[in-house]
Amino acid sequence: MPAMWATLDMPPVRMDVDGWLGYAAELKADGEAIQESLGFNVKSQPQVQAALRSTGLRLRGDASCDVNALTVWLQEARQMGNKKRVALVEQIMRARHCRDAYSKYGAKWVAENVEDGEWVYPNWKVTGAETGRMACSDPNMMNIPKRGEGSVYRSFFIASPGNVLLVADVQQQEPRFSAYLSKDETLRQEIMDGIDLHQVHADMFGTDRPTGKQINLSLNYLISAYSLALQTGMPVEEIEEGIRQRRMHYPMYYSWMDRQQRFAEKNSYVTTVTGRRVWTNPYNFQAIRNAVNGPIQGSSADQTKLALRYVWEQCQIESLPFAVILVVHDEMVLDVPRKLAARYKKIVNDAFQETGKKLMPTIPTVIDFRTGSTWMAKDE
DNA sequence: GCTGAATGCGCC
DNA sequence: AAAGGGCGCATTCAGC
Repeated sequence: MPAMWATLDMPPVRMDVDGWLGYAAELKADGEAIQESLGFNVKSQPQVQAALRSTGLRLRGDASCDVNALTVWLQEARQMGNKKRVALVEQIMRARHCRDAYSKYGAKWVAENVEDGEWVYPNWKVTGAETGRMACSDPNMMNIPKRGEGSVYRSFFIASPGNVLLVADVQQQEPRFSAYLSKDETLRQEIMDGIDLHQVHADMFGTDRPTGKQINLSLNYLISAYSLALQTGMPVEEIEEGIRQRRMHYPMYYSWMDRQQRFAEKNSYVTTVTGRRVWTNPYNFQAIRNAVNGPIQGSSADQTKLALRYVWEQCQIESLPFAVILVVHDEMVLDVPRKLAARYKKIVNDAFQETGKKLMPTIPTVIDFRTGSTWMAKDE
């Protein structure tokens, strides 16, 4: 079937199929064992509702049973000392994680996506998202588990014989564009000083760092105070107070967000740092959020794609094979001969530095590099 | 038995 | 009262 999207030819990804299948089998066994002991289908919303009701929890017929809702009920049950409900919710979550990690990435994944015993050829789309982000399918290499159940899968994506995987991550790509676009001096200074933004939020909201991180990431997507309170377990008044503090802490960032929203209301689009338009649908109640997210996510995508082009061109100039095998928004993975790793590293770093200087001249770009035999590379 | 919507969840 | 931005994919469920 002809591609409907502009696609990008990238070299295939090598994988250790035996290791992958062994791990998948463990997850399958774990998931089935818990599922068996529970006696109902943890993926069925009505069945999960019924199980929770049997512990005395009152639920509406359309009550969501996703991980956010389960987390809230788990906290409540702990506070009430309802051990039965605590155990039930924990089992449901664990079984779901195991089942998902198997059903999405188990034997079926291998059968459908691996060629010649060890090669994967993902379908890369240059403009997969409205914001200009790339997308990937068949298989989607952008959402392979990284933490929790399923995280070990990453260790079965391996370098070609004699090669290493070179992993490059852009540090805080989206916050940097937020600072640049809004000209918020406080945010810019915090980034320049290498301050931990999640800890800043923890202090601002009077909570611990994990919660501060959750708050920071969520607020960047304009979550409501009500939802954030529900999700963090904090009182909504404290969240509202924290947001007031945040508005005062980053005044230019907030006024920029307001301006973006007004611009989108009037024009039905916003622009990224390259001037590229991201269209916003005024009839969608999310338009307000898209107006802010479009320039930030879109500008980050601009940088990554321009950097990717730079890498391709530089490889041509140096007569090196184009070695980028994965692009995950702010991350690039290259499969390179060990002896050429330093050269490729310089090319990738230059690519992001050059595009960073062009797209956000007042903000430095920092790239973290890792090298190793698998995608879970930790060293360097 | 098939199809599409709804639900849920992995990553950034 | 409640609504967290962008994707792709598996399972469940309702309707035919």
